[in-house]
Amino acid sequence: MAATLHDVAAVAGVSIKTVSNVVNDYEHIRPSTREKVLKAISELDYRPNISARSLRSGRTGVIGLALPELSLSYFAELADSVIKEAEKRNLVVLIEQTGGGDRDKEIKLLSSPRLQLTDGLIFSPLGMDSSDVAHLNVSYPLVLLGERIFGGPVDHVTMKNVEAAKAATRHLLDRGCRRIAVIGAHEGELVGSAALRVQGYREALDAAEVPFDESLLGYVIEWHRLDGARAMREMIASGVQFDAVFGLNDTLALGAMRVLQEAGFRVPEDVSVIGFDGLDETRYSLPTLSTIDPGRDEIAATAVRVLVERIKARSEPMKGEPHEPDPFEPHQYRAEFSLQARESTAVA
Amino acid sequence: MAATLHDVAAVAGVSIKTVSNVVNDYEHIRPSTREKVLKAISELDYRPNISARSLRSGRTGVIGLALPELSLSYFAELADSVIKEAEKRNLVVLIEQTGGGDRDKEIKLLSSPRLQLTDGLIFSPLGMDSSDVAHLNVSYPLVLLGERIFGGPVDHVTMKNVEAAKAATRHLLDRGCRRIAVIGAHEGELVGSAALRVQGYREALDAAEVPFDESLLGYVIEWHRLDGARAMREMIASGVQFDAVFGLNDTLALGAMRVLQEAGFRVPEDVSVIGFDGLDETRYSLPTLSTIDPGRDEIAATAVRVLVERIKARSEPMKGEPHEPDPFEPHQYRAEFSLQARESTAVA
DNA sequence: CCTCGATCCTCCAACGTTGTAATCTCGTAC
DNA sequence: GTACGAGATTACAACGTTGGAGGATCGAGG
Repeated sequence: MAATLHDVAAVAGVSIKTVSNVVNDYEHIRPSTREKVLKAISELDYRPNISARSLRSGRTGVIGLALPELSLSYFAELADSVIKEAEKRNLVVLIEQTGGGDRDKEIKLLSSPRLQLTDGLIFSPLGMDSSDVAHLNVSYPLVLLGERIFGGPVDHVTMKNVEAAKAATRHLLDRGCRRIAVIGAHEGELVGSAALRVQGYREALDAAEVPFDESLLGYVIEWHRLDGARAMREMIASGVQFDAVFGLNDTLALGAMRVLQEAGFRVPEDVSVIGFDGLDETRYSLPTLSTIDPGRDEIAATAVRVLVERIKARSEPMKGEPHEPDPFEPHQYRAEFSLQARESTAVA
Repeated sequence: MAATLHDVAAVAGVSIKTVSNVVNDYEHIRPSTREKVLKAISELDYRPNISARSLRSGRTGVIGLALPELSLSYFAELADSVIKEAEKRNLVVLIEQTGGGDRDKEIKLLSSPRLQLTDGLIFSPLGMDSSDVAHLNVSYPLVLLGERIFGGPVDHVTMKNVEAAKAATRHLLDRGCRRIAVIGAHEGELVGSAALRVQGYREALDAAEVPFDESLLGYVIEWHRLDGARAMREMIASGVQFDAVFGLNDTLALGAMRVLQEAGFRVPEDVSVIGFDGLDETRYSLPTLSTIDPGRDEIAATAVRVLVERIKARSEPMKGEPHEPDPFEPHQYRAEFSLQARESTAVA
C-alpha cells in the first residue's frame, strides 16, 4: 500500500540507498539527483517506515513520560509542557499513568516492554522512595522528576522545594501571620514533596523565631481537593487557632479555601491562604490564590534536553578519552521558582 | 545487549520460531517445550523487540490520541480516561497536541509521519469543520471525537450536546429563571459544541415559551477561564438584566462565576449558574457548580473499543461475504449525559 | 512392521530501513 | 593523455521478528 524506498528509487531511477541518503540529508548528493528524488517522494507521497528505521538504527523518535495521573492538574500541565518541548525537537511523547503513588506499578513500569519503542523515559514517581534506588538502574536513558528519590544513578530534574516553601511561609509571616496552618502533610514521611515543603516551612518559622506547633499540621493521604477540604474541616473542628493556611499544593489550598469560606472565615481578611504549583486555575479562584510557581516549564525543558543528550551520547561514537564508560556523571538540575502574590494573601 | 529470539532459542535448545510461537501463544506446543522456553525467557529476561515485530506484522500496540491541549482540564480528564481504557487492552497511548483550534495543524497532523508507529488514531479536532471532511479519508483506522465534523467517512463518538444543553437550560427555567445569559457562544459559528449547545438552549426556551434575547449571548474566542471572565464582565457592563448564567463549559462558568461574585452578585441567590463538562473541580468551587456530565468515561471507552475493532478488522481475513470492501459502515455513537445539580443552582 | 494422520517443530524468506565498504564518475593536475 | 582524488552513488548485509510451507516425530491402526 504505502510507498517504500524501493518504489521511490524505481521512479527516480536511482538506487534505494540514494533515496535513503536524500531523506536523511546526507551531504554529498548532486543537486539534480536530490531534486529528482524529492520529486518522486512527493509524487508517491512516500513516508519513512518508522518501525523499520527503528529496527535498523535503534532510534524511534519517541520518548516516554510516566506520571501518576493526568487528571491531577499539575501533571496535566507538566505533560503539556513536555509535549511542547518534545515537539520542538521533533519527538513524540508516549504517556504512561502509574496511578496515584502506586509503588509496585511504578517499579513494574520501569521494566515494561511497553517502553520498548521509546528512546528514553522521563519518570515522575510518587510511590517509590530512596530504598528503591536500585530499580533505576535501567538499560535506557532515564531522567527522573520529583522529590521522591535523591542521589539515584540517573539525571534528576527537580525544584527548590525547601527554599520555595520557605519563601511562601516567609511571605505569610511578612504579612503579620503567626499561626500558619499547613494542609497536606504526610504522616511520618521522610522523603517527598510534603516532607521537603514542611521542612521549608519550619525553617522559615525558625528564622523568624516563631514557635512551631505540631497541631497546625493537617495530614492527608492524597493531594486532591477533597483531601484539602477534609483536613481543613478537621482542623477547624479541632478548635486550633490559626491566621493563615499554607496548602502544600494548589489543589489542597483551593479545597481548604473553600471550606474556610463555608465556615465563615474571610480570605484574606481573617485567614491568608497560599498554595504551591502555580496552576493556571489559581488565577481564577475567588479570591485569586497566591502560589509558588516552581518553574514547571523550565523543568520540562530541562528534562527533555537532558534526555535527548543522553540518547545522543549513547549512540554516538565516544569522543575523547574512551576509558570513561559514561561521559557524564548523573547530574541534578534544580529549576528556579517564583512567588505569585495574589488576593488570598493581600493585606487589607 | 538485549536478548533476542536467537539467544533464547540457543539456551532453550529449540528453533527461533518455536520461541516465537511460545511468545505468541501458539496452541500446538508440547508442555515440556513450552516450559523449557519460558525458563530460558525469564533467565535471559527476554523482551520482544516491538519495532521488529511491528515491521513484520504491521501492528505496534500503540494508539494515537490527538487533542487540542492537555492544559485544558476537559482534555486532560479525557486523556486520563482513554489511557486507562487502553491499558485494559494492553495498548499504549501516544499523545499529540494540536493547539487550541489550529485548523492547519490538525490537518497536517492527520498525515504526519509521527503517527507511523501507531495502529490507529483517536482524534478530537477543534479547528476543522465539515468542509474539511475529505481530510479524514486516511489510510489508518480513525475514530473521531467532538462536534466539529458530522457525517464524515469515519466512526464518530460524540455527546448529546443539544439534549444536554436543553436539559441544563430547562433546569434553570425550572428554578424560575427567565433571563438566562449564555457565556461562550462563538460568533457566526454553525458547527461545533458552542453552536449545538446554544441550539439546545434555544430549544428549551422555545419549549417554555420564553422569548430569546440576542443580547443575552456572551461571545468568546476561546474557552478558557479568562474568556468566561471577560465575557461576563462585558455583559454586566452592558447593563443587560439576567437572573442566570449558562456557561457553555465549566471553565467558562467558573470564570464567569468569579466575576459575578466580584461584582456583588450572590450565587445562587441573585444569579444561578450552570456549566457543562462535569469537571472534577466543579465539585470544589464556591459555591459548587451545577454541571452536565457529558459521559466522558463512556466516550473514552467507546472510542477505544471502536478503534480496536477497526484495527482488528483490517488485519483479520475478511469473514463471510468478501465483496464488501469494509465490513462496517462508519457509525456514530452518542454517550449518555447526566445533570449534576449542585449549590450554584440551588433554590433558596 | 508399515502406513497414516495429527501434532509439534524447523527452515526460509520476507518486512523497510541504514551502515559499511566498495565502486563509479568526474574535473583537475601533470 | 593519464593518473589522481574527492565527490557521488551503489551493493550488500544486517536489524529481530513472523507467516507459510514443509519436515520430523509419535501413537494408533492395519
